[in-house]
Amino acid sequence: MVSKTEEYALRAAVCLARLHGPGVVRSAEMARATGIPANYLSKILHQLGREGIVSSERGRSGGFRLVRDPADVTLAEVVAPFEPQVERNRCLLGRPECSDGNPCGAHLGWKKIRGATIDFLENTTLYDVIRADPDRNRDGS
Amino acid sequence: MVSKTEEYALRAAVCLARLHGPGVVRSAEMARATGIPANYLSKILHQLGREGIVSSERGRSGGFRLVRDPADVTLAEVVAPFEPQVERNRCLLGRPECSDGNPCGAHLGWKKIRGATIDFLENTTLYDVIRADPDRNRDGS
DNA sequence: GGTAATTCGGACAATTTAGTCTGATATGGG
DNA sequence: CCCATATCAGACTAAATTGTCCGAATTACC
Repeated sequence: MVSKTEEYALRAAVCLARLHGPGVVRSAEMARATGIPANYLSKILHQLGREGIVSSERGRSGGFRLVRDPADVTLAEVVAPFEPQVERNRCLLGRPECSDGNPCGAHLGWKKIRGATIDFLENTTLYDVIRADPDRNRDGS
Repeated sequence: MVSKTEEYALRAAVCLARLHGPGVVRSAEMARATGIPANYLSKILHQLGREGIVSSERGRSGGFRLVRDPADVTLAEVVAPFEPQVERNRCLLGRPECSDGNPCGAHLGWKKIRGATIDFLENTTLYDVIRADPDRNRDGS
């Protein structure tokens, strides 16, 4: 339903949101806390950097930080860079054209589900997640 | 959201449902009508055969047919053999445990969407699809 | 019985996704 | 200045998914 890379991006962003503050978080620390392979995480963070979701400090006391407040970052934004662009709203039955005017037999039902998913991702912020998460007070170790 | 193989299985099943009758449909004909690579389709049909969704006749006038009436076959049944078993309801944030009693911050919203998807697949039959599909009277070529 | 047309079924190849490794670059502190 | 410790970035490897190929088994028709 959601690729592993997208899941990793969400985990990383939630982790950063939890530790959000004036300082930066080291990527190795995030890897430990989230269980994401360290080198792969670094790739994902770098991509999120290019998209303007996170920023980084280099050098000895470097690390990553969210650019905006967690309450201003939606899950959709975090996931977007890792979605295969083309296939966004393709027909469940693989028809080349499948629209409201020219729908396949599953169009209506499938559209509802796709809509609900997008709606959820676009209207849930990182803050919403950490607020609702009982893990927020536990240590990652 | 749904793998290509699962999409192919649905297309193939819908195709068989459209042509449902006493006889069988040749796999090469289905490949032409659906646009699925012929050899790959044959693999998928074979798998659907093992699952008891379709049956086949071998030899010169052989082919495939739905075992049950299209109105008795749900989309969930068609897709099921091609789902990666393990990951059925995994947490959006990748937590090892994520249940109603011990939910992650995204649990509730994500559960709704997953539920709606499963509900749709389980309560939509092949007949529902071909009844609603304007393509049902067109020739596949 | 032979031949053509079909499914059966696995081996193989290509593509995409996931993950690893290595070196370059930057920064703070002795 | 030099070294330890970060990020940065791309090349490389591994695994999963998708797609191809080919030979064997089966059946209808001549």
